[in-house]
Amino acid sequence: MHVMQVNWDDMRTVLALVRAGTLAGAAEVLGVSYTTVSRRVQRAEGMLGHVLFERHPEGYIPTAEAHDLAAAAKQMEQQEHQLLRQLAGQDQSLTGAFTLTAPELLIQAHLAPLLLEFTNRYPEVELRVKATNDWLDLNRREADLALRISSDPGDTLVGRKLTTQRSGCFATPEIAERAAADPMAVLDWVLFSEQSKPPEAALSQYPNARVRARFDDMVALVAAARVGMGALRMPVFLGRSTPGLVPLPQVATTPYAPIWMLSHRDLQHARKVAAFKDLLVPWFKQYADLFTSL
Amino acid sequence: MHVMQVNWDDMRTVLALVRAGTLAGAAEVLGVSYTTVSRRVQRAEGMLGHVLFERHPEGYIPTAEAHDLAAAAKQMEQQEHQLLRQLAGQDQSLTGAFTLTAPELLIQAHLAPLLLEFTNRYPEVELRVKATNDWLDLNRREADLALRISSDPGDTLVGRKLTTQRSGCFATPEIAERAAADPMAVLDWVLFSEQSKPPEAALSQYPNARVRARFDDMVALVAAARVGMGALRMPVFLGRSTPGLVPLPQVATTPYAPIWMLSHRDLQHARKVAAFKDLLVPWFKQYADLFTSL
DNA sequence: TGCATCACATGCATTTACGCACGGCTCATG
DNA sequence: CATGAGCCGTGCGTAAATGCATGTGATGCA
Repeated sequence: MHVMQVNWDDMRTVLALVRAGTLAGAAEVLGVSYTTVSRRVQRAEGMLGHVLFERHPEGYIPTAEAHDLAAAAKQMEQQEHQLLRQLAGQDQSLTGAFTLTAPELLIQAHLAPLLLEFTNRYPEVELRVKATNDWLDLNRREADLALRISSDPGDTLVGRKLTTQRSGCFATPEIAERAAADPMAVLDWVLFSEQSKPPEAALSQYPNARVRARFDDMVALVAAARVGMGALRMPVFLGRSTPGLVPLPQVATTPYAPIWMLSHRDLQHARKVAAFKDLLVPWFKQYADLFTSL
Repeated sequence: MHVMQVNWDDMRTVLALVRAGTLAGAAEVLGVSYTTVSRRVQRAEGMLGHVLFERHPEGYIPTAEAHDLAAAAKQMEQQEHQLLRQLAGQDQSLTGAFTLTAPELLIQAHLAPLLLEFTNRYPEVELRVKATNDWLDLNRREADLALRISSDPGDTLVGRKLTTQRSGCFATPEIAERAAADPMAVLDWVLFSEQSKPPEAALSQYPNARVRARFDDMVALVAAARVGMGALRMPVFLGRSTPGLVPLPQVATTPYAPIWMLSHRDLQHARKVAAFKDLLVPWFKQYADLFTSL
């Protein structure tokens, strides 16, 4: 009746569907059409002789069997990721893909020349940059090396602190001058979404703060500050390198999360990773003051 | 976010090829043509950017990368097998496939009526019998339940000893009578390939033994004995149930490997497995003397 | 030295899997 | 009650994967 043999890629498909909940979602992840996901699931069910999902208008609901299958597939996925890391980690060539992830504003402010230098020095390496604040999964090898602004880089990855950081408060010269002239006047602010109010270091000097807007994106926040919507707090490296913004007078810097350079243990000795590290470390040592003082 | 991905079935194919050494061998295992194996390997090499095999006239020689890949695929395979056992182990239905493996002569001699009883009692179960002396891999679910004649059933499987056994010496009535009439006359023997000489219990009574032939197959051996090629040693259950053979007079029985009923731990509580066990155990209890005395 | 065998590559026909377009269904919204 | 957005099933044409047949080189044997 049932030849108990499962197609491994069907297992991977079932895992994606259990995770996503809908055919379209799983298809997106897998890079195929949802029609294909549907048919692979049907085939898997036929092979196993078990119903794996309840079809509902809201989506596919996994049965207990599907959860078992997904658990196995998850382990298989781990094996795949480990293998890919292992192969990349043993790669001592200076050719082929190398993927870096870093916050986009860090790249914009300072990293771009370093990237240029890297590509000049190693023209055979195909550099891929993922500029995002999202923490990509280095276990899945979504990147080979990550630069992260964080006080807690976790303990699953290996790396080092490239520099500590401090933050300052910045605004357009007009706003800065007005505030300096009359510290008790109303001072407009734009905040990053997490912050509830302007920093104490600024409030003590300019107590009449008015929050004009909150942004969930740093690029947009900076743009708002540059058109004079208000003052803002940001790491000093950003403030110093943003044209049209100056430090608020009489406001001291405050601590900020440091910058970490991280890679997976399996990849730390891969030649391309090491080569990029060898470029990063001296640069941050030389220009540390860009990140720590106004 | 897209990462470098490998087709999982290509990984399975590489594993098969590492194991088999040749395209044709791997294809045989996978149930595809060797052309397909060749192309899947090429695709995997393209995906990974590594050469996985050295093509030689004698076959495919795996590189270090291929061994890494095979190791990962082996783990994945383990997950698959565990899943299949798990799903089967949870199956509390009395429908669908149930696979039994047992020595063919045990089935021929006694088990056949039990199989009939089982299919009568559970007509929805599709019984599959693998009659072989080979030890099928119950981890891979090549069978759900195994009957094995062995003094060392191993410790990876769970089960119980159904009965102890003793062996006796048998021959055609003509040979048996001639031997009884003149114990010092030459007595012909046919041996199972492992045995170097007839059993001591027989030699002490009939010292003039002549080995006529050795066989690597029990069925063939019995056939030879039945046409009078010589006496032979075999478990008493076989001797008693083989028409045309009688015990050699004045030869005592000797110990023989017991019969074990074994299943994988994951399957021991599956309903179909339990149902078959419930048939086996009382039967062997009732007819134990068939296996222990002449 | 033929001749058979084994292992693999290549070209071609066929089967299989896939993506796309269409339609049905449900649910939230105006 | 109409409408649009999700989400899924089905049919159809196309693209990819597969199997089969054929050819090549290496090896073993009479």
